[in-house]
Amino acid sequence: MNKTFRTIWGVVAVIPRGRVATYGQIARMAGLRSGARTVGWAMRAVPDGLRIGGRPVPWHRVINASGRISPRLDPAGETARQAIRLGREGIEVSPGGAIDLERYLWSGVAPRRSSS
DNA sequence: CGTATGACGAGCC
DNA sequence: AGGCTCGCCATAC
Repeated sequence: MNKTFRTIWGVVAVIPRGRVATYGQIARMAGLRSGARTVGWAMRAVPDGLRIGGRPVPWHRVINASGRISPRLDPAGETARQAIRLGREGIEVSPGGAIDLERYLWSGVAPRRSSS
């Protein structure tokens, strides 16, 4: 298991529910010089059911800088599933597959859960 | 060990 | 406003 991947997964695991982040954004936060593509690899390599910090890695919250779900070799299957998962969190995905970054892009600051 | 590939992104045209 | 090309980096062969 790669250290780079674990770092990436660690960042992704912090994306709050109902928010999205871009590959480039994750790459920068993970401290990678410019490996947006590497983040893609990391997402593809996420073991099913992997948990970090006690929580599953929300790979579906990672989209590209264009605000769209990245098409992959199997657009019909995985991408559609990702759209559904996002919608289930209250994130609106237009029929064309567009997501409003102004609205859902994660600021990068992990929200603190008020436990008082 | 060199080459090709890909869930990206910034620049150009 | 799209669409194309090139750069980055970790894998696959």
